[in-house]
Amino acid sequence: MEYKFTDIEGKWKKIWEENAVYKVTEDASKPKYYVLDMFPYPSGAGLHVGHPLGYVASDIYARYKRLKGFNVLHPMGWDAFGLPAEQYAIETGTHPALTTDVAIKRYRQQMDKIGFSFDWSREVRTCEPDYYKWTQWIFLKLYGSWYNTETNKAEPIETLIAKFSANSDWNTKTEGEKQRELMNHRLAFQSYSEVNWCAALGTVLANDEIKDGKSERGGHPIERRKMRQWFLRITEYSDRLLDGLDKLDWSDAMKEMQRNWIGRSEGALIKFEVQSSKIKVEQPLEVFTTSPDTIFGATFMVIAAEHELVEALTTPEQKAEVEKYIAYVKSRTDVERQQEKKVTGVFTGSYAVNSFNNENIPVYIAEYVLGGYGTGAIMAVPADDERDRKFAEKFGLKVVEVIDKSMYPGATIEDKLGKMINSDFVNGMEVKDAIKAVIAEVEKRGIGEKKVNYKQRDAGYSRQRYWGEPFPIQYKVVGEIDPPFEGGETDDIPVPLSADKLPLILPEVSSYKPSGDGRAPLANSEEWVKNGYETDTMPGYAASSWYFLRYMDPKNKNEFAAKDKIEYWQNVDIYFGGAEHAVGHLLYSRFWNMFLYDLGLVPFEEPFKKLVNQGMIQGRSSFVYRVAARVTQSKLDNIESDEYESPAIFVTREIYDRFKENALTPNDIASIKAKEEEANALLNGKGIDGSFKLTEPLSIIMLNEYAHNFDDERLVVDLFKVNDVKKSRCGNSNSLFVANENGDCLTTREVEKMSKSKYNVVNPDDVIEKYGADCFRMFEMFLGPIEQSKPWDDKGISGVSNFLRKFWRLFYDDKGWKVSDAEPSGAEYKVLHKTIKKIAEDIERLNFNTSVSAFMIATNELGGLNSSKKKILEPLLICLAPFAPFITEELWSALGNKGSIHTAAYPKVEEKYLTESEFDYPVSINGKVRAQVKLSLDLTAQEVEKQVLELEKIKQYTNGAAPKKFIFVKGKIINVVV
RNA sequence: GCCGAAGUGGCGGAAUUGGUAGACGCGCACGACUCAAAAUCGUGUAUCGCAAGGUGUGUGGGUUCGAUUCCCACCUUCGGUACCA
Repeated sequence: MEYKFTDIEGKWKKIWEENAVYKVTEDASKPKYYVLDMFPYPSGAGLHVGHPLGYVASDIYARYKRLKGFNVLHPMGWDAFGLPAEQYAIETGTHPALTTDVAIKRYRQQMDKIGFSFDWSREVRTCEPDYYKWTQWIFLKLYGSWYNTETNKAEPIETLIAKFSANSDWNTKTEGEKQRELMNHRLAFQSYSEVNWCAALGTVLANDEIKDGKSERGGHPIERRKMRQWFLRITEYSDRLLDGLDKLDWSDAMKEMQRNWIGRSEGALIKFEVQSSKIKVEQPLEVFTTSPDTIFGATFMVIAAEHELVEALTTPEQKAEVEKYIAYVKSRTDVERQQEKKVTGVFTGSYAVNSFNNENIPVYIAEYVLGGYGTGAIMAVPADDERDRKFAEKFGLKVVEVIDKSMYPGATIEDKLGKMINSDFVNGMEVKDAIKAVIAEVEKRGIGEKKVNYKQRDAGYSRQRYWGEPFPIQYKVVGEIDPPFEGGETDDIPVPLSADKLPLILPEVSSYKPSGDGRAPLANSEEWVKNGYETDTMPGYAASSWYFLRYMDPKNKNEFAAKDKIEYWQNVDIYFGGAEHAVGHLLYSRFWNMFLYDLGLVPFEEPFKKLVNQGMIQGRSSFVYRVAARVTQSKLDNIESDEYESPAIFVTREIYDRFKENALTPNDIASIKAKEEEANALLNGKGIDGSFKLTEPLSIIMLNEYAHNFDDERLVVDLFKVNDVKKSRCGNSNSLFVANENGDCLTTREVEKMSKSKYNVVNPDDVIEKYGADCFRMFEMFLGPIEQSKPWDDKGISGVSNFLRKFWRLFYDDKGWKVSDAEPSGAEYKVLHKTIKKIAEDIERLNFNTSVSAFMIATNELGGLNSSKKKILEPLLICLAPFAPFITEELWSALGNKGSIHTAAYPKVEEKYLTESEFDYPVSINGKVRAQVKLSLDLTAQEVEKQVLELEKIKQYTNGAAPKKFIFVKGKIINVVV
């Protein structure tokens, strides 16, 4: 009988659904286990083969835990708010809710085919009012709380008001003054920060939407602009977020990234007096430094372009140059500023006084100093900091060596090691003592203090977008009695909605575009504005910061989740998701959970005990590179923003590289020439004027990997798509490609992230149709270690497909059912128990790729033994069930079992079949294997040495003499050193 | 730039605690079955060498009886870098 996966999979999917096999309820009689996946953003492109990698792994794990007797919570839902749906809405006018709904249905269909054991009755959608009601509710809690550093936890703002009330000042304040003071303490608060403002698009852009300082869409200029924004005071939790990491079963890499992100550093704040020949500046310049010991080497200062003293410090002579530089910096994102290899900066014209040696040191502005970190100003020590050194070299500034590292060979500039030199009273001290001594001196002089600084900033919580949670906030004008917020032009104060008014439903708007005046699209709703509601919405991470709690009680109307249910399920035992969330989602959700813990709303401080980061499955994109195009003169003059209207010639990367190096081979030239003639013929036919030029700028277009023949209609269509999507400046339907003799377009293939925009997506549906879901699941696991990124390549899938059919043939052959009830041999039992053990160990360790090989080995061995015995195959089937739920269910029922295999018990290993009495030792001479010898495992080291030295092969090397050394590792290896 | 990770045959990868490098699979080659093909089964397959033997886990060094594994320096690729999700 043949293995017909389509029939089998269709049949069992239906039965599982009808019997709600995967529905789970709280059951005190069983230990609980919570297996969670990072929920997906349902994009319009549907699932590609990369998405299910983690889901298959978690599904195997969840199924395994069920077989092991756990009550497993394994839910799935949708992170449904997001920019792509909004972008699509702007382009097409379709409501994001519709787009999202369609996308979710598509994802769900695709997921169902794969045979996941999710309890879909617990599905959540973050864009539904039932869900975001509670996101808003938690926001109100954050707004209504402050962080008490004495109790070291969040408390209701009322306890702070009570503290303030004890102070008579407080009661004399106006309501506006009180609110403004409270705003400085609330965990959700408003402040000002810089954003990427694009005037042409009338909107704020994510760094992601900016390429080379211009908007990705349209290439418009960007400037940094200050805006009033909501923030979450995550920095109050920095120490707890840092300390909590120690208790988590996460990879060291992941913990390290969070530690570095929080970036706790101990150092000092030091004030420098400023002198200026033209202006008298009263305010000192305050810096944060982690190396106060190097103060005698501070030969200049650098401030950020957004520093408040920039204007005051700039002398009239330097004014023009400073303004020019600031305009340049404003056009760049923080990432670009730090990435910049070129050293840039400008002198303000002013000097500060290094009060430790009374030297006047120049004050510069440079982009490598960021406004948001520390005080936005540094004392530059070119002797002890790489960037400062480069800056000093470029601007010809003095370098004074202050640390002698000669007694620490190998110590780098970053290591805080060495003895102080050229440093007055700290000369001769070790660095760590000098740090203490300088801080003590700074404090004595009253010009600074010891300070712990964090790189982490408070989390921006406002987005000028439509498709997100509305803030449950109304602005009330306080007018004359309320002085405006610092630096702000508004005179209104935010007033929270009461909890019983939630959810505050996202309104319909006339346009999804921003209002144009800098306000978000919600300002397009008259009703909304009339009510004074906040027009910003919450960011993407809001909903995902707590969704794992909602799964415990997804339908609850009165609470985000009932206490007893949270009490039962507790925190997530194992969390599967991408490493790209290391410092975003995984930090925010830990923070939210700690906050809820402080308020007594959840009984655990950390949400995710164990974390598994699955790698990304990459796609193979095909590229071609432009080497020539016919352009008109006007186009040539403005080559940057050009869209070529006439043929361009595309070649492979190799040819392009040779072209750039002026090293084209005769072959290359011939193929380009041929295309050139083709291009000219095309042009003449259309009467287009222009000259054919070899073009310099590197241009790349991507081709659909399946589009080979460029004469084919399909490729032309795809090229149009490429141009539309990428706003490509290099190709059109007349583009010409260097091809091989078959007419296949020659491309360069590169491995990169799988994405619709790169035309390298492989759809799991196609794979499942061809090979079945069980095969798809096992192949995804067989590709490699779960944590590793790897390119998709379906070449190897036939191996897994062969395995499943071979496995099937242990049960059925041409004549039909062949499983017998006979007693298996010891060899057969050995195969079984070896496999049971290996699979259980591999799953616990998440080595799913090697478990697939173990199944292959077992099947090959049983096939070799011609073994088809129920006592072997039945337990083996249970081991395979988590990996291949369909085929195992079918064979389980064929064996005569009534219930589902997925509710069976994992078989027990019987060690008696596995114990060995002998081992075939490799014997090496000086580390090289020269002989094999089978020895009993009971022998003592002396007996082994005696026997090994007797071996003819070994005697050849020892010449009968005693070896220098004899190494015997029981059960592993023997090494003879001669 | 900064933070994190990875690099092993033609390809995906294995080697779990420093102990036989290349399990398992793909591909390829040869063979069996077949009128033939598909499917299936079998044998071989890191590399140089006729062989003995040598070389080999990104590069260069080091520690060790023994290093893919530990240490130092470097190269390349990927992820993150605060408004993509």
